[in-house]
Amino acid sequence: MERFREIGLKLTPQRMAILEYLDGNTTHPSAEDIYQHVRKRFPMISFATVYNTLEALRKRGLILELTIDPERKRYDPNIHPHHHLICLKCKSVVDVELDFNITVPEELKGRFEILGNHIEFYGLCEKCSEKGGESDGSV
Amino acid sequence: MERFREIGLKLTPQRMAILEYLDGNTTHPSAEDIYQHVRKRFPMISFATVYNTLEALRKRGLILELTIDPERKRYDPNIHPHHHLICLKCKSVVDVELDFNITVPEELKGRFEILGNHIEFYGLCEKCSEKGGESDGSV
DNA sequence: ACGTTCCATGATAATTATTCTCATTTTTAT
DNA sequence: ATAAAAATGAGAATAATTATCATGGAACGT
Repeated sequence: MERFREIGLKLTPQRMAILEYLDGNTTHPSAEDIYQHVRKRFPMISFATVYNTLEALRKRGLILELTIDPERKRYDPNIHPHHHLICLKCKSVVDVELDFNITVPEELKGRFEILGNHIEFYGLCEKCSEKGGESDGSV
Repeated sequence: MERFREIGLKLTPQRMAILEYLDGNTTHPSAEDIYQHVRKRFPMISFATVYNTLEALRKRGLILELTIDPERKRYDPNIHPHHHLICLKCKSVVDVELDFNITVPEELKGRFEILGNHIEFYGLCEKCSEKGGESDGSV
């Protein structure tokens, strides 16, 4: 928490509320989710503040912006390399903390400076699977 | 090409132009890219038609909608399982046709019906790497 | 505690990608 | 050729995100 001052971020109550919500959060919330949650304590908070804060955190590498959900950006406070699994039906995202030992051939490395990788698994979560859900094929 | 009638899609000139542009295309174009290209031959084509056509193709599994670019959806006529690599700077996307043999533990399979996976590699393409580009950390 | 500087906030406008509506036109099967 | 069904284009509508900017509040030095 104190880390924020050190990296040039002013610690405002709004930010603290956002940080607190994100800390240890594994639900991969969208900006809307965060807004709705923080609003309970800060009814006057604006979307701009949420987006500003998320962008500030992202730029400093303190959170990850996930592109796994085609509808909206999702945010992840877990910055250790890991993968994700998204339910095609309810769009829930869960962590996959496994090392798949992805190695690309030298040939490819020569043509592209690879900085990282991310696996997205898609399918149906337990709940949605039960209901016999037909997803429309979207990822 | 004839396949389209068979699957209940009427073959219009606009669609043919879109299909022709997509056929064998490995640039992973956005809707805008497709629109701009097809517009050369059909100046009166509308965005609605592009989106309609893409959605019709996607629903029938003839193209893939990629979520790899946070700015916009990208489309891929190559529906064989493969992976992608995105340049953080110029947002170009290239295919990675390699089998990484991703296997998830049974434990996970029990809790989630996994239908597929997709690896996104991110980094810098040759051109952007040369220019010594500092991407801002976004994926 | 105080004042100053600079950054953050919130209200709201603007932008961008995508979806929707609907009257008209085109395709396709007969 | 004709009718039924579906596609088109124009533009409105929606939704997520970004930008603008006047005001307010944190940080830091005194």
